Amino acid sequence: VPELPEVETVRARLEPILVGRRLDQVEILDSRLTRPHDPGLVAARLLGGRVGAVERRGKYVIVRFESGCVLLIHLRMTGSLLRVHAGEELSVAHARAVVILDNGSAVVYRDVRRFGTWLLLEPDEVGPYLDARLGHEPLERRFGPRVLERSLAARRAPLKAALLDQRVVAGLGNIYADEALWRARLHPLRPAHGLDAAERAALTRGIRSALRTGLARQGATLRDYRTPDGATGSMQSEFRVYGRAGEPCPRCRAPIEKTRVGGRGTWYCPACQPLAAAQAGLAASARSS
DNA sequence: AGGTGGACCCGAACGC
DNA sequence: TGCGTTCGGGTCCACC
Repeated sequence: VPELPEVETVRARLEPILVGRRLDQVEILDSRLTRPHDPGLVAARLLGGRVGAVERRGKYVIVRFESGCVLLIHLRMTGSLLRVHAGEELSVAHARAVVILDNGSAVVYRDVRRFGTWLLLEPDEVGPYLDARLGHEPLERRFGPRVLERSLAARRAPLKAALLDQRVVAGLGNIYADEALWRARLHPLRPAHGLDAAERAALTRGIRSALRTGLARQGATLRDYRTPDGATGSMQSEFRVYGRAGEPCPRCRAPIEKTRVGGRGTWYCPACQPLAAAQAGLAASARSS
C-alpha cells in the first residue's frame, strides 16, 4: 500500500529516469486508468512531451512536462511504476500502461487491482485540484500542533479516521496512521477534537517519526509495492503495531490488539495507548511528573 | 456539514 | 483437491 514514504521513494527513483526525456510511445492498456477520459486521447496528448520535473504531493506523483501539462499519477492500492531498460522484456503481468522514452528505456505502469489513476491536467488546474483534496505535507515545517489543532477541532470522528482524511495529513494511510498513533501513545478511537496541546505535539512527532522511518527504509513491501528498479522496501520489519495482533508491544510487552476503525483494520497497544479518560489522565500526570 | 458505509477491484487466505 | 467466501485498503459518492 503506497503511502507517503512509498510514493516519495517512487518519485525519487523515477526522477532521474524521466527528467529530460521525451515520450516516444505511449500505450494505455486499461481504460479504467484515465476514466472518464478516453485513453487514446490521453495517450495522444502525452506523446512527444518532454518531462521537466517529477514531484510529489500527498500520495500523488506529479509529472510536469515542459509544455506545462501535468500528469497526476495515483497508485492507490497496488499500482507501481517499473523501469525497463532498452532491449529488456517489456511484458509485465498486470501492465496497464507502457511509456517508451527517447533513450529506448521504458516505464511500465502495473496495477493488479486497477484502482490507480492517471489524470492529465492543464497547468492552471493542478493547484486547485490538489488543494481541494490535500492538507499540509506532514514533513514540511508549516505542519505541526497548531495545524492539527485547527484541522481536528470540529471533528467528532475517531482520531484515526480523521488522520486518514488527506485534508488533515496529506499522505498518511492505514499503516503509518497506526504506527504514528503508537508512537504518540494515543488510542485510535480517541475523539479527534479531544486532544490537549501536549497530545497534539506528541502526535506531530509520532507522524513525522513514523514517516521518516518509512522513508529511510524505502517504504514497506507487504505484497505489491516495488521501487521502479524492482526493489522491495524494508519498513515492514520496523512495524511496531501494524499487523502484529497478539505480539508483545515493543514498549511495554502487552499484547497488541486489533480492531476496526472507520472500516479499516487497526492495530494498537491497549496498555500504552489508553482510551478511557481516567487512564489518559493518569498517563498525562505520569508524563509531567 | 460532518460522519458513515458501500462501491470499485482481484489475488490470497480461509472454510468446508 | 476444489470450490465458494471473506478480506483488504484509497478515494469517491450517496445518504443520513
